[in-house]
Amino acid sequence: MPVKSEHIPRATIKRLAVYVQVLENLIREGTDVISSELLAKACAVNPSQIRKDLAYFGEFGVRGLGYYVKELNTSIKSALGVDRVWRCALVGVGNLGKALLNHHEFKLRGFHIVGAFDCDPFKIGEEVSGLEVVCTRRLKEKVAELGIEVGIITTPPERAQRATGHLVEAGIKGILTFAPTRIAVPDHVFVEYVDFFHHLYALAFNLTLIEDEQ
Amino acid sequence: MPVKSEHIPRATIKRLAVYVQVLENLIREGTDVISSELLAKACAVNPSQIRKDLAYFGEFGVRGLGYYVKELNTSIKSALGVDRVWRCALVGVGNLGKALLNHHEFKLRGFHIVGAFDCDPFKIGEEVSGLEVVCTRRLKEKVAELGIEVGIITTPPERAQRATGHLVEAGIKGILTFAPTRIAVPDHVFVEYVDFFHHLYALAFNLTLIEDEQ
DNA sequence: TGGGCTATGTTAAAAATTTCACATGATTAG
DNA sequence: CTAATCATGTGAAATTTTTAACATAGCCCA
Ligand SMILES: NC(=O)c1ccc[n+]([C@@H]2O[C@H](COP(=O)([O-])OP(=O)(O)OC[C@H]3O[C@@H](n4cnc5c(N)ncnc54)[C@H](O)[C@@H]3O)[C@@H](O)[C@H]2O)c1
Ligand SMILES: NC(=O)c1ccc[n+]([C@@H]2O[C@H](COP(=O)([O-])OP(=O)(O)OC[C@H]3O[C@@H](n4cnc5c(N)ncnc54)[C@H](O)[C@@H]3O)[C@@H](O)[C@H]2O)c1
Repeated sequence: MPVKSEHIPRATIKRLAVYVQVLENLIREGTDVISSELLAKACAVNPSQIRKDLAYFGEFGVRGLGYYVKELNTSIKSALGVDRVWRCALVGVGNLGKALLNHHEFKLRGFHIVGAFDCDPFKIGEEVSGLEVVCTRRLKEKVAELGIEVGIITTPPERAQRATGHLVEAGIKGILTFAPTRIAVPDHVFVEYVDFFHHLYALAFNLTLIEDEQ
Repeated sequence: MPVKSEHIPRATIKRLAVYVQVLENLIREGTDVISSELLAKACAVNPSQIRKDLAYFGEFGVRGLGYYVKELNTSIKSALGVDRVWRCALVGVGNLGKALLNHHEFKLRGFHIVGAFDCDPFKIGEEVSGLEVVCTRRLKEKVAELGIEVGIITTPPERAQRATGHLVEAGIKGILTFAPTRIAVPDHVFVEYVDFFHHLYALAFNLTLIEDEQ
């Protein structure tokens, strides 16, 4: 999927992920065609926004009709680069790490966790979801061997920077971290933070606002 | 904490949550005072951005010096409405639900999960992390009894809308959902979506971009 | 105690993003 | 085959958000 335009807003990428989510539900429901207006309603955005977002990548609709759901879904996934398998390493096999290793949806969506790493000698060698837990020291070797491109950090926050160091050292260019702390990386490495307290804080703020109004 | 200005950008709220995260690390490290420049560096934002974000709520700094870390943290948390306890109900006591119920950080951050609900007769009555799992049918009654204001959805996606219905019916005004599907709510209800595939998609897109460039 | 320094708070400019409006082209019904 | 209809794709307008610039006010040292 060639990118038509130069810079694509970060917000557009976030929305494309939402469109995929909704489109896959529509596929399950058996909907063949959808207009930007209806899709927009389902995603809680403006219809023009959808058309503009898609225009960054090409023309996917049929004038006077709308979009073929399956086709559009495939096109967006291709644009996002998720029409392939991404091999991932998980660092920190604790409560959350184990839950993620057992979560089948990763594989379903093309993110294959092919390496599990921990620094706790008691955990090394243990098998979780069919994967042997390996010592973090061997990360670099394994990343090369398994062709890993994405790192997932599930260590405690005070260890997140160290885990990051290992991943960067191993040549990883993309990191998803669940540790509630900012991590420092070189310019060429992308980091995405998952922190649901940010969402809870946003909720609290909105709830406080409407309470104060009354 | 009185809001000085009328509308506050959503992006500002997201950043305030990041500032809190970084400030709490600084407190732990024993830093007393920080400038917007250094805080900005730690949060990977522009210094003006921080000052502008704070200006929506008041004046918290000392000219020529910077911000007292503890004081600023308290002020931001107050502005966000997280200087109090929020009572929460969790709906869907499966793998993820149990992990969250056992995650102590919720209580630490003022979000107390005081009710756990499921519709599976085999789960009802079971005890998880000191909470008895209650039938979803009794949600309304329990929400009133326990003064619950926030709902957390951890059901499978195809059940998320039903769970939403119960929560809205019970008078809940804020929902955090982990189910990878959009849910429909009345205007007065706020929803926050936690979906780390959105983050993985964003990573995949960025990684694909730089690969294509080479 | 006063002057130099420094980083805030704020106003103004710049940039980015969203929304509008409509010409265009495909579909479908007559 | 033609006309009416409809929803896309897009350029321009409006809005929002970010960044820059600077005057102001408090600290610190002489
Ligand atoms: N448990 C949850 O529900 C949950 C939810 C959201 C976020 N989180 C966050 O996820 C992270 C993990 O949480 P958890 O509950 O699984 O903690 P945990 O203590 O159960 O697991 C942490 C694991 O990381 C390993 N580890 C520590 N340092 C390491 C290093 N340098 N290299 C490799 N492995 C290392 C530990 O040995 C341990 O196995 C924390 O930052 C937490 O805040 C957890
Ligand atoms: N497991 C993970 O690591 C993980 C990670 C991210 C997101 N998720 C998402 O979180 C959700 C839950 O995942 P899970 O792995 O815990 O699934 P699960 O099947 O283990 O748990 C779902 C629970 O919801 C209950 N439930 C179903 N319908 C209900 C209803 N109407 N009212 C109340 N309870 C109901 C079920 O009885 C079950 O206990 C899913 O949407 C999943 O996609 C899971």
